[in-house]
Amino acid sequence: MNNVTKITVIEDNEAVKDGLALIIGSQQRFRVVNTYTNCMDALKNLRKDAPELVLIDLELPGMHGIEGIKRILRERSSTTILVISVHEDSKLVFEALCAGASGYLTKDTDHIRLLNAIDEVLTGGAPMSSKIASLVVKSFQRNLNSPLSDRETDVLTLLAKGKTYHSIADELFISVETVKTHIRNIYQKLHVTNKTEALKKAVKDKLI
Amino acid sequence: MNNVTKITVIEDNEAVKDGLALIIGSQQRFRVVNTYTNCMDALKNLRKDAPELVLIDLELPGMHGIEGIKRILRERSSTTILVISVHEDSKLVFEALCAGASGYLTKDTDHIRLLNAIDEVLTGGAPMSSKIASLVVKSFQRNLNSPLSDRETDVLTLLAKGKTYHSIADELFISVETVKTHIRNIYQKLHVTNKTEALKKAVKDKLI
DNA sequence: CAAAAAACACCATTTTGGGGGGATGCGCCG
DNA sequence: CGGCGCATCCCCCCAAAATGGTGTTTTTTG
Repeated sequence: MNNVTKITVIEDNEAVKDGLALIIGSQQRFRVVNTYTNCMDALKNLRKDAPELVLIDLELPGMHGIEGIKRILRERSSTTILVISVHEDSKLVFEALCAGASGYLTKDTDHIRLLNAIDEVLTGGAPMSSKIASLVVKSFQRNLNSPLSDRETDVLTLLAKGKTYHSIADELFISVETVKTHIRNIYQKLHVTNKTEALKKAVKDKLI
Repeated sequence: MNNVTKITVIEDNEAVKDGLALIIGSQQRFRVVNTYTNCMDALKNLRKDAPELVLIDLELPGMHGIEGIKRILRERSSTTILVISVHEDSKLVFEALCAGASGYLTKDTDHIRLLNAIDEVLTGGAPMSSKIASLVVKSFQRNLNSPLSDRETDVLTLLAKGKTYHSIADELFISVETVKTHIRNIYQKLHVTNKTEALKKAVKDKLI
C-alpha cells in the first residue's frame, strides 16, 4: 500500500492556490496531484486525480464550493473534504458541513496548523478554526431565556416532530385537552396563531 | 482589572482532580479557586468561588455532570464550562453541549493541549478532542444514500417544519395536489403510513 | 423509454384552533 | 398569614382546515 496521500486543491486565487500546494507539497507524506481554480475542472478530472483529500475554497467562480462538495462526494464518496474559506458566517459553515465537509478552516490558518489539520482530518478528526468550532457548538445550545415552561417546551418539541395532539398526549401521559391548553398558551407566549408559525419561531429562537 | 482567570475543577477521582489543579495552577494567568468531587458542593460555593471557568467531569457521584452544567449556568450564566470526560459516545457529548458546555475534551488530553484548550475556550473558542469534533461534524451530515428524490426531500423537509400542505405548495411553487403525490411516494419509499412515522424515520436516517 | 415531477378530482376522516369553564399545587410578596 | 401569579392539568363544544387514500393524466428529463 502506498502511504502518500493524494490531495487536490480548489481555490480561485492563483497565489493562494499555489501557496497551499507548496505548503502541502513540502511534506513527503502528501502529494498534490492537481490544483484547480474552479469546481468544474476539478470534477472533470476527479476520477483521474483520485484524491483522498480535497482542499476547497467556497467562493469560487462558476459553481459554488458548496455545490462542488456535494458533487465531489456524489462521484467519490470516499473523498475527504476540507474547506478553507474567509467566511465565518454560520449559514455557509453549516451548509458546508451538511454538504459533507469534514473540517472547516479560515484562511488565516498558518502553515503548521494547516498541516496539522490535514493530518487530523485524514485520521477521522474534524479540524475547525476556533470561531468555526464555536459557531458549531453554539448551534446545539438552547435559548436559556425561553419564555416557555418546561412542559410547554416538551409539547412544542413533540409537535416539531410531527406528532398529533393525540400522540403527544399519549407520550406525556396527559389528556389531549391538556395538550391543547399547552399549545394555546404556547401560541400566546410566542405571539403566533398556528403550528407553522410557532415552529418557525421556535427553531429561530432555539427554544426546542 | 484582574487578568487572572478564576477556575474551579469538578472531578470525582481525587488523583485526577489534583493533577488537573496542579497543571492549571502552574500557570500565572490561571488560579484554581477550588476543587470538588461532586456537583452539589461546587454549586453551594458557586457564588463565593465566582469562577470564570468550570472544568467538569461528567460521571460524578450524586448529581450527574450534565445536570450540574445546567444548574451552574442557571446560577451564573456568564460561567464558561469545559467538559473533561472519558466518554466519547455521542449521546453524552450532545447532551453536554446542549446543556451549555463550550468545549469537550477526552481524558487522554495531554497537559499542553489542556492549557491550550482553556485559553481557547476563554477567548470564545470551542476546543474539542479530535473524535468529539468528528462526532459533532458528522451530526450535520445528511445521509448521502437517500432513497428520496430531491423534490421529495424538499417536501419532507418542509413537512418537518410543521408546514401545511398548502404552505409547502406555495413555497415550492407547486400545487397542493403535487405535494400530496410527493408525500404519498415518500410514505411508500420509507415504508411508513403517516407523517409521524415518516418524520421519525427521516430524522433517524438523516434524510433531511 | 422510464423515472421523476407535476397536476386534478373525490371523499371520508382527523386534526386543528378557538371559545368557554374549572381544579390543583407551589412559590413569592406584602 | 392570605392572596396572587404561574404552571399544570382536565373537560365540553364547534367549525374550518388539513389529511390520507384512492383514482388518472401530463410534462419533463436523463
